[in-house]
Amino acid sequence: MRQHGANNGMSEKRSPRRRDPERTREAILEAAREVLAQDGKEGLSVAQVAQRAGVNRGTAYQHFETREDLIDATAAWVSDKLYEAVFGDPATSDDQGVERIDIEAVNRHIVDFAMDNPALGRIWLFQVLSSGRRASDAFWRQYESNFKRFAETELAQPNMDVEVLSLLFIAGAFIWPAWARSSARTAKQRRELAERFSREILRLSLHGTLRPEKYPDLDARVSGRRKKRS
Amino acid sequence: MRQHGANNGMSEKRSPRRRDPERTREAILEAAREVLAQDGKEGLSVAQVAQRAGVNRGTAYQHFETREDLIDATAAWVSDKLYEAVFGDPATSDDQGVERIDIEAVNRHIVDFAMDNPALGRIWLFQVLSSGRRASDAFWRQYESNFKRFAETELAQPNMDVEVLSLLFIAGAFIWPAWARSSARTAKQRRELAERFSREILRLSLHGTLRPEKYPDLDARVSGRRKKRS
DNA sequence: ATCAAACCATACAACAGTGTTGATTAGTTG
DNA sequence: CAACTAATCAACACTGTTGTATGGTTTGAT
Repeated sequence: MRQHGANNGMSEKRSPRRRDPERTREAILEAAREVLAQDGKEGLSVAQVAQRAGVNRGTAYQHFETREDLIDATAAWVSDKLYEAVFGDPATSDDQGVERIDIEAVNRHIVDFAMDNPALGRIWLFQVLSSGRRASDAFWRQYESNFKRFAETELAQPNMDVEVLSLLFIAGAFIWPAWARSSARTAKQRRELAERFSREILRLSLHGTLRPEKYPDLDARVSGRRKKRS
Repeated sequence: MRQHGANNGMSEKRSPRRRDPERTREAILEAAREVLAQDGKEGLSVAQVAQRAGVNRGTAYQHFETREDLIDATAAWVSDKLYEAVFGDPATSDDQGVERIDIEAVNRHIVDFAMDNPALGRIWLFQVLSSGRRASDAFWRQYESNFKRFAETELAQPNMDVEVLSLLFIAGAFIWPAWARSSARTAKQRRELAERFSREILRLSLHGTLRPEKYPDLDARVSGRRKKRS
């Protein structure tokens, strides 16, 4: 009854193609992403999402039992995209030698992704951290696992606490956009700020912030007795 | 002008001592903190806060015009406490030489604070980042300013981007508890995890994560041409 | 004793949000 | 094409929230 007519292909418009569950579900998810990106997790209401998806509220509840489920599903989608953006297609990932991993590229991909999806990225981050989904999130696993194996090579500094470092870099990358967003208007500026962050992470990774020779005591404490942790 | 009556400092009891606006306001704020710490920013309702403070809802609205005001006031309180915990009493802070600043102590204080107030700390962090309060927050200013001055001394590595580093360390410190909270039950464990984070930050600051001699190309890129930013 | 301010009780308007249900309707299958 | 199943919808019931208003009560101060 409503707007069945001329629906040319290239529109990512509201295509109320009646009866296509897959598509409907995807439309709802897409709308959820838009809402989340705009209003954040707490600004999301099922009503708003449904309306944006051109779908009845009840329909949304049929695809996602609860509001929280919808948010979880979105976070999972983000995790997928993030994995893909950083590590490529899961099928293609041959888990090749750690030595071959381009550390700098990995970090740059993360930062770019975070910069392009600031709100969604943060939502994913906290969704993963709250309610220990950390261990089951594909991206997080892969990142940490790579890092861990890397830490055992000759390329890495000794005595690193990889779990701390993973959290530090990931959290930093996904919160940096919140810092930067005030000054970044154009896409160009955003890329510049992303570049700036990437660069500093790289510099920090190579040289730290302190000249070790000026801090012999601290250096001894850190390089000395190692308190082992699982 | 304020604090006229016999108001001995050290009582933090729920004293329904009628007629003491100052104290009522403080009771409301304290309740707000409790609620925020438990249910997060979006879980806070004025009704709940008022009830917890043993105060009528209307009274709460008399002290804080709007719900958002109440949250802002709490974030400001957190900022104060954080400043105090890290830099000491603002009155006592003589802005002494940067060389005298104990970098490690500063970071440890922040991490401890974050670990003791995980939710409140995060709320402060985002309250500061969203809506560019970053430049007006006393703590953030002081931290960044110290860091900036430090970066110009001989103790620091060259070419650091202090703004990036400030965000990275602060964000990391305040999000680390979210990571750690799953495994930390006792206060002892929490302190241990805080220590673990502090230590790794220190190690990272001293040595980075990569052996620079293995990455001559990257090293060149980072130490080479410096792209200046305001 | 008087007075103003702080507090309480209560109500209300307006709205938003969640989940649920029972009826339609569109594809699909026999 | 009839029958069936599942997707979709409209509408309902309920709960909670914010902000405002009002009248009454207590308290501390002048």
